[in-house]
Parts: sequence; C-alpha cells; structure tokens
Amino acid sequence: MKNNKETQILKAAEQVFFKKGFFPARMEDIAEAAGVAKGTLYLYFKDKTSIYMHLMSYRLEQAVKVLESMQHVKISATEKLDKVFKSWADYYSQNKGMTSFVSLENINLTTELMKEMDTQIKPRMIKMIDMVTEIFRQGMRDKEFRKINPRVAAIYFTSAVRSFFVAHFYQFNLKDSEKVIKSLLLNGIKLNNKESK
Amino acid sequence: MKNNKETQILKAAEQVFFKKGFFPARMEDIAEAAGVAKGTLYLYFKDKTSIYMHLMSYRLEQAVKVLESMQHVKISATEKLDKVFKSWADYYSQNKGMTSFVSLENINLTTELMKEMDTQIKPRMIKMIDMVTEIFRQGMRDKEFRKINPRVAAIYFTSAVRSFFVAHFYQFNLKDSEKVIKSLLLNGIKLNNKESK
Amino acid sequence: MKNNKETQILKAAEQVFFKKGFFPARMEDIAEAAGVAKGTLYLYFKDKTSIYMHLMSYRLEQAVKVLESMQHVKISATEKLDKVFKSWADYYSQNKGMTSFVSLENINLTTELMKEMDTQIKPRMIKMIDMVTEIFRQGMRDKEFRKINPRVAAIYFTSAVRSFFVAHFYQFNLKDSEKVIKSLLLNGIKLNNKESK
Amino acid sequence: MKNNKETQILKAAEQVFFKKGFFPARMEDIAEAAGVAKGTLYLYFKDKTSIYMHLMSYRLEQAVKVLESMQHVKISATEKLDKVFKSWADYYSQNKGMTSFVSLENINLTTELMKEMDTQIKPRMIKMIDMVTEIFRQGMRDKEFRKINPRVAAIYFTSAVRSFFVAHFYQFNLKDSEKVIKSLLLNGIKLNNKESK
DNA sequence: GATGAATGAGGGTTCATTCAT
DNA sequence: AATGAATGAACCCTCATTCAT
Repeated sequence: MKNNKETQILKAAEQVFFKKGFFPARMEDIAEAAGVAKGTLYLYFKDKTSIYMHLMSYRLEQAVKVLESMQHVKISATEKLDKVFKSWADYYSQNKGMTSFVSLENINLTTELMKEMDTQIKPRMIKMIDMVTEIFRQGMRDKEFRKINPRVAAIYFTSAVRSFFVAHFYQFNLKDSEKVIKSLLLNGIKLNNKESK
Repeated sequence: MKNNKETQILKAAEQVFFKKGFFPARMEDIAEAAGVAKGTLYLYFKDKTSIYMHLMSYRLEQAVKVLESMQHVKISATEKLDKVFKSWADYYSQNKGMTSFVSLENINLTTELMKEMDTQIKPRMIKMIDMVTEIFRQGMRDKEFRKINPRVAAIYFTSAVRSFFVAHFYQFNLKDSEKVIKSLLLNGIKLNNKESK
Repeated sequence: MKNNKETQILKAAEQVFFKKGFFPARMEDIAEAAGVAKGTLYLYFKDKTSIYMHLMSYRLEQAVKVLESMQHVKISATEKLDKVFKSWADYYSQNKGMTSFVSLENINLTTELMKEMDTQIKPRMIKMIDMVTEIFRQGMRDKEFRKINPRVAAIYFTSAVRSFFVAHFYQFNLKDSEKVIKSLLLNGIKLNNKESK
Repeated sequence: MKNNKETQILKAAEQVFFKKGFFPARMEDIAEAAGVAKGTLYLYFKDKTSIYMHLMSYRLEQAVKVLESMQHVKISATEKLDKVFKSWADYYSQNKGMTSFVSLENINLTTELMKEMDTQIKPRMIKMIDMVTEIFRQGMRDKEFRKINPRVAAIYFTSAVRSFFVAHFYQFNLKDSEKVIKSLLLNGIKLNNKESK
C-alpha cells in the first residue's frame, strides 16, 4: 500500500467486500466508499478481481509478518501459537459479522478468479501455513507438542481460529469462546489426568 | 427430493454450485448439467436462490438425520463424534476440489440471500450444531470429555472437520490427515502423559 | 361460436383480455379462466392473436347484427341511433372498468397484429361504420338530421358512445351520463331555442 | 425535459411507443431510435414504465398549459373550445397513424402500470378534464351552452376530438372532418331551425 | 380430443469497464 | 490525475408454443 489513494481504495474495498462478498460488491460501491470516482479505481487497479487479490495479498502479508516477527524469538511454541491466535482473532473481531478473506470463505469464486488465486494468493497462503507449520515443528522439537504431521496441525490451527467467526455468526453469546477454543486446540476434548497435574 | 426431475435438477445444481460458486453459476449451466432446458428449472424452483436454498436444506437435513440416528444409540460420545466426522468427511471427499455448503463458505453471499438464509437455513444449522452439542454434553456427563462450553466445542468440531477440505485445497497429499485431525480434536496438540497410559 | 369448447374459451379470453389487456394476458390465464389446459387453446385457435381477433370479429359481428336488424325497420333514424347507443352502452356497462375492444383501445398493438387487423378486423369495422353511416343518411333523407358528412358523423357517434367508458374510468359518479351524452349527440352543446319549442 | 440526453431519449421513446405501443416497444428500439446504448436509458430512467409515464406526464402538462393559458382570457367558451380542439387535433395530426396517449388508448396496460397511472397520470388527467369542465361552466354561465352536466360534457369533448384520430385510422379522406366534428359538438346531429337563424 | 411438462427465444436490467473531457 | 457518462455483454426470468402421453 505505497500510494495514498491506493490505500484509500483498498481500505474501502475491504469494507465493501467484507460486507457484501465479492460478487455483490459493485465497483460503484467501492468507489463511493473510497470517495473517488469509478474510473479512478482503474487507474490503480486492473479490475475488480485485482483489487480483491491485492487485499488478500495484503492481509496475508500482514499475517506472514506477524509470523516472521516471531520466528527467532525465544519463546515457547505454545506462546507463539497464542500470539498468532490472538492476532488473527483480533482481526476477526474487528470485522465482526463479515466474511473473512483469510479463512477462504470465498475460495472457489470462479475459475477465472482461481487462476489468479493460484498464482498470487496460494503461494502466500502456503507460506503462511508453512510458518505456522514451523511453530508446530518447534513445539515438537521442544517436546512441547505431540509428534504429528505438523502441516495438518497448521491447517487445523487455522480452522480452529476460524471457529471464532462461526460462533459469532450464530450469535451465540460466547464471551469465553476464545479461551475454550485455545484449550481445545491444546488439550483436545478428551478428559484425562493431564489437567489434574 | 420427491420428484424425479426435481432431484435431477438439484443434483446438477449441486455440481455446478460446487464447482463455480453461487454467483458465477449460470442457470444455463445448471440446465445443461441437468439435461433440461432453462425454462424447466423454473417449473420446479422459483429462482436461482431457491435452488441453492433447497440444496443447503437438503444437505443439512441429511446431516441432521445422521445425527438423529445416533441420538439414542448406546455408544460413547467419542464413537459418535467419530461417526459424524466420518460421514462429513466422506461428503467432502466426494466433492473434492469443491466448496462445501455446510461449512459456510458462502456465508455472506448477499443481503438478499441472507434473508432467506436466516429464515430457512440458519435454523437448520443451529439444529445441527445443537445435536452435535448434545454429543459433547453426553461426553461430559459420561466423564469422557472435559467440562467446557459444549456449544463452542460443537462449533469447534465443525471447523475441525473443515480442515479436511482446506488440506485438500492446498493439495497437500495428506492421506493420514483424517487420523491426525481426529487425534488433535480429541487430545489437542499438547504433549503430556495421557497417551502414555 | 359454433363449438361449445370454443365458446367457452372465447368467453374466458374476453374476460381476461378485458381485465389485463392483450399483452399482459397470459395464455395460462385464459386457460385457467376457461377451465381447460393450456394446450387445449391451441386445438381451437392458432395462437394468442387469433383468439383476440376472433373475439373482436365476434363482437363486431354482433354489433353488425344489431345494425342489420334495424336496417329495414320503419323507425326514425333518431330512434335507431338510440337503440344502437343503448346496445353498445350495455356492452360497456357489462364490462365496467374494462377496456373496450370495439372502440379501438388497443389499436396499434404491434405491427404483426396490425396485419391481421387490416385483413380481418378492419373490414368488419368499416362495415359497422358503414351501417351507422347509413342511419345518418336516412336521418338526413328524412330531414331529421342536418346535412353533414355522414361518415364523419358515424365515427363521431362511436366516439360519443365511448365517453361512457371514459367517464367510468374516472369514476365520476355520473348516473345520468347516458342521457347527457345522447342529448349532446343530438343537440350539441350550444344553447339555442330549439329545445324551447 | 430538462436535460438534453433525457429529451433525446423521450423523443425517441415517444416515436417508438406511438408506433408500436407500450409492450411491443423494446428498450433496444428506444435506445436505437435515441442513438444511445441500451444501458444509457437506465441512467436517465428507472425502467421502461418510467419512460412511458414521463411521456404521458409531459404531454398532459402541455395540454394543461394550453388550458391554463386560456383560463383568464376574455374570449367566449366556444372560442376556447375551438382553440383547445385545434391544439389537440394538431397533436394528433403530427402523429398521424399513431396511437394517442392522451386519449387513453393504452388505458389498462396492466395492473402494475395502472398503479403508477393512478398516482402519476390520473391526477393530471383529471386536472385536464377539470379545466375543460371549467370552460363548459363558463359557457353555461354566459348562456352560450345548454345547462348539462359540465363534467360529462368535458369527457364528451375529449372523445369528440378523438374522432379525428379514429377517422384517420380508417383512412377516410376527410379533409373537412374537423369542421364537421366541431359542428356536431356544438349543434348536434338533429336538424332544427337553429341554424336558419 | 385433452393435457401440462418441457422448451427456448426474447427482453428487461445490471454493472464492469472504457474514454472523452 | 480524475471524472462519470456511456457502453454493451451477460444473465435471469417469462411465457407462447409444442408434443409425448
């Protein structure tokens, strides 16, 4: 988000895409929200899809940055997961009632979109997942986590965070859902004597 | 899915909606896939949205049926979860590379759709979640599961199942992902001595 | 209206065309009103336009019959006009709030329709007007009417009758409009001593 | 008809609606006639009905203006009628072979249209008729016209003017029809000694 | 003859994109 | 650079007509 106007448009677009979803969002809506004319959008972005892709890229980059910042920090994997969880949950909270990009809601938008996804977005998503995977690897190395496929664990983690959003959608008043979800992630649902220790 | 032609259309529509998503799916695509003319669709369904809603309703009903069939069965909550997990995972597998309805991918399609969602789909989704919640309650009663908010657990569960789909999307060749995910669900990621027992 | 079913359809069609007008009237509406299936309409009539044309023809024939029945009757032209007026006004009254065919409401329906109008309807309309013209001629011969172009008078007459319908449309509560209109037709609007005689 | 493009569209639409009638007129026809693209029509008008209503409103306003301009002029009611007659007949003449809006040809287009008619057009039509009614009242006050229901007379007048159009439709070559119709309107058809005066 | 399910051409409308100003 | 009027492809849906039963 170098340019000022570009940022302005992306911010507006994010709101509009969040609220309406990709297809129902009209370029005019975005222009209005950004306080520019429709034509201006095309000075900064090739087309509607491009705006969407830029947004996803941007959000993924932010997520990656958070992960990168932790890469060489000397804290436990559990603490790292906790921080990532918090950072993503915050993002969900800020956009309550809106669809998340990051969690793939709009994954199969259409073949045309998928092409761009494949080249632009997916590599970044994979990078993000890789970095989460790395946290799990660290946790396993440090005997903090159980030995399981760390990639599956990473994906599982992203889905777990997503529970937040879903819970909100059902308007369940779940103040403690964050705590519960993290607990489930770490300890699972099964009762045993682990917590009695 | 009483009527034959109706079923035919719904099946075709499911394929098309899965592959393309709601908006990019053209009525003509559905008609072609169903081997009928465009106009025929309107003999059986009011409009595009109606087809989509019928599909979601149908799939949710199926899910609920699976849950209902287990309601009074004398098996442990863990076994129940296992069965539900399997049944949903199968559904994902059958529709590889496609977006799942059940897991809310298309949640905020548009305001218009949301209205129908709210009245037609959401109550069924909540019912489905309630039934999963019941399984968690059973597990807690039976000292099988830990005491946590069972609703959050239920939502968490649906998200966990969803990991399957996401894993597939990244084309990670994760044959054992089902096992891993179930293990994470039950035992969490944390290492402790519970499994050493 | 030889055939029974044919009559049944035409009667239903008249109602529907009256209420909705030619284009908004759907074949299904007519079929429903006639208590037959859609396909049945096509056993008796070539197409929608054909039904409409048959109706107009039928109504015009009726009008012509009324006129023919008076042709050689030994009553004054004024009395003849009165009878025609009454017969047409009755028709309007029976179809209150509906559009009249006879008075050309739907005259320029479309080029396609116009072709059939030209060959099927117009000749009958002209015949009808001719017969009214003949009444005016009689009236002039008999020194009952003033000497003016009798064809224009005939057309003027049809428009005058039409006033009924228009008055109804505006929902003016004009119980005496028939008397007034006939008086205007015979005596005009101008005040003079003719009525004082 | 403020805006230039708006005027351009309305003029084109008037031609098309006149020639084809409301339903057969395609938006594409209007766009072509106006020399704009189909989409452009929707920049200036909500929909097809709206264009039609604007046209009728416009024409009625013009008619009302003519009537208003005469309201306080010191000329006889007969002369006023004559002027109105002339102005309306001119309009008919300019649109030879076309259906007039003003005289209600398309009165019962459809229920949907009727709703807009009722709120937008009918009040103006009634105003127009009221103003003609006023002319008749003047004529009666001034002992120029006979004492009859002036509203019925007003409606009768509009129908009388319409005779013009009908006459043209039958392609009767009636050069003097204007004179004849006006004479019939004033003096009626009956022969008496009034003209011998 | 009668049906009504099926058809598919046709038209109104939307909206991403362009381009003259 | 910025605008927003104009474009026209695309798509949902209707409904006259057909035809197998």
